[in-house]
Amino acid sequence: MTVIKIELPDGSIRSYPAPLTVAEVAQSIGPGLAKAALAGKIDGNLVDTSTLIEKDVSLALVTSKDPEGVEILRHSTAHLLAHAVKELYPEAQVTIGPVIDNGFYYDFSHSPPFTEEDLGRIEARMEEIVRRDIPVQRALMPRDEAVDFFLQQGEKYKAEIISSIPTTEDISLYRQGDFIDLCRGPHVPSTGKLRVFKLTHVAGAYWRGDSRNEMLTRVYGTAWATKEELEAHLHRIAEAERRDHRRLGRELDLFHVQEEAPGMVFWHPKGWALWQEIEQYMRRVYRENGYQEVRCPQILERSLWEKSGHWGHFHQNMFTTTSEEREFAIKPMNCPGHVQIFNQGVRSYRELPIRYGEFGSCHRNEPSGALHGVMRVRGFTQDDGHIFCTEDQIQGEVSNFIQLLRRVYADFGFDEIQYKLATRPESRVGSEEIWNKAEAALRQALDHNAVNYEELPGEGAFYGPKIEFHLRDSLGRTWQCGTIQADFSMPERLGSSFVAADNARQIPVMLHRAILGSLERFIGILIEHYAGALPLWLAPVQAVVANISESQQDYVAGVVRRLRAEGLRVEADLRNEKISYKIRSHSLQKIPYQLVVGERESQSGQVAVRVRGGKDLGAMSVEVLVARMKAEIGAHAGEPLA
RNA sequence: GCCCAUGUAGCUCAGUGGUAGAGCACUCCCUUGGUAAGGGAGAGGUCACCAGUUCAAUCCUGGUCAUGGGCUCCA
Repeated sequence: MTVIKIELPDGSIRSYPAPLTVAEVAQSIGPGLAKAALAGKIDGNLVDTSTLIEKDVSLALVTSKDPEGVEILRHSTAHLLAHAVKELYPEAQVTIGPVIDNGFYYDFSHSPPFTEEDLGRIEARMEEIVRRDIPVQRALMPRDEAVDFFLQQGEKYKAEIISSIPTTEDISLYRQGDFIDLCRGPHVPSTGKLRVFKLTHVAGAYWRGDSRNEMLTRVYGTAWATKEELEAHLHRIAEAERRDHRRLGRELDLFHVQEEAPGMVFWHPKGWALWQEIEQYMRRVYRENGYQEVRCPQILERSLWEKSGHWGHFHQNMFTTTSEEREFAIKPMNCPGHVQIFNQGVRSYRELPIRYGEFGSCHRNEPSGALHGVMRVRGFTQDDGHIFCTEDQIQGEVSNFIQLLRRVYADFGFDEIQYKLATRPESRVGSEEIWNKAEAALRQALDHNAVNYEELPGEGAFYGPKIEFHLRDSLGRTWQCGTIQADFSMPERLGSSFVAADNARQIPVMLHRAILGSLERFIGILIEHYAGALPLWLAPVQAVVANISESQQDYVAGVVRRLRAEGLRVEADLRNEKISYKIRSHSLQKIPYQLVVGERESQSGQVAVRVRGGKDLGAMSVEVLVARMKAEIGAHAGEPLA
């Protein structure tokens, strides 16, 4: 018998007679730990508690307190789900069941597909299997044997997965009772460890994510270490629902959509006030950063889209129309239009860079299933700009753009940005030299701004690499809004050129760039980020002036007039209601400032100020109030509600 | 586009094979009230749309459209 040394995370080293299992080590440390251990980590690799240790190692025991432990819980719960389904529906076929953020899913092939109503029954069976506390055992099998094994079981999807693994490798299987699944593991030692879970919903999902394949039934679930964490998770879901821009858009009277215009938005006066505040802000950004605003036709002839390449790559997403035998398309992008403006007259290198900006209205015939509120629509408006420049100017332009984008996001209350560099895809145009140069320029611009970025190899556009900017909202979700892309293709296709210093004709590089992306979607993000309580500068109604009783009506009207004259968006509330009723209704509308006027204020020429959140600032003069509000607006101040 | 679910008053939702209800919102009246809902009365719906079954359909069946959750795609 040999003795081995095991180093624990606290640095202590214990000696044991070898071999022994991870579980036995846990037992030797304490029965509590033995019970809590879900897996082990040997020299940094996650393993089952049944794993034999035969030599000197460092070992950490993984429990549900570790993030990895929670992942194992979720993964094992996915297996538990599959186990329950196979018991209830032996004819169902299992496929894959990975861990996702906050939970897991498992895809099944079953006809008819499972519905939400089946979930209760499945969940009950899962709980029963937990009570049986069945050991979960790992076994190895040669690959070819494993393929035969699953084919015999009638599990063609499993067999297909294994078939894609090299023949030389052994396959690990996990058995709990009669249920056997292919899995890398590790898993909890027994089903009794799985306590806190809930099946949440079902959805369709294509086998291997390919829309040409069979549609499977995906069952989603969530699992946590403790009941409290599960409750907190469900609470977060409820919170996201409370902030849903579709609900708030209706409640705050910002916009609506209706059946006759799927994927198109009707902007109400308040929603349009918000929109205009953003558009005017972005117009100022254009103006102050060397962009010239332009406006192009909505509808252009097919021949132009063929030249630009859109017809080939995009035409199933384009709305078309005809007039007098000619075929036209409603623009899905703004770039070809901007090139037409660039192409008027003869350009000199002295003019470059030329920057065009547009609030470009685009239409794309998105699949009906992709539509979602104002986040994903068929008619949308981009803060779209195109910079025509030389190759040598790319880096400077990109660098300036990154800085500009950060300032803009900060003004809207987004301070955390993720940067991603998408590089050359398999199918592309342009020489290696140009790609090298373009990618290097983008990389240098990122480095120059000292930002960390993730590389997305092969995810660039066919015409050039791009940087994606993802912002993080108050619920921790990320959204890709901004982008800048280097394009070496379209200017040539559409015949753009400029006269260089040596009098030769050269083709400019085109940078496609957007900061907000789609105005519609950005507004949706803002609404959810702020839970509808928009910062003062964006709030559709910035203040409401409410009277206590009828005799202050004229005074209220005067205050409203004065505030409006200062450019503030203000409304009067002269309704025949008690002040508490009025305050409640404006609080629900998330109005930043409520100005209450009774006999005292009308006598002293003041207003009583109540700010959003319920704080009472007491009475002040209109002048003082205006100064305060203007300072707040100028600072773009605003905090997302917790 | 694909899978599943849903569609009843402006909103949130009950409900039934015999042509429909609640709360809030809305209108009018009373009340003139000091910081998150004062009281009363009233009006409001071809039960998404189109077929079918039935003596009779909002309810059952089929189809269409839209919306929601996903998949694929994507700003």
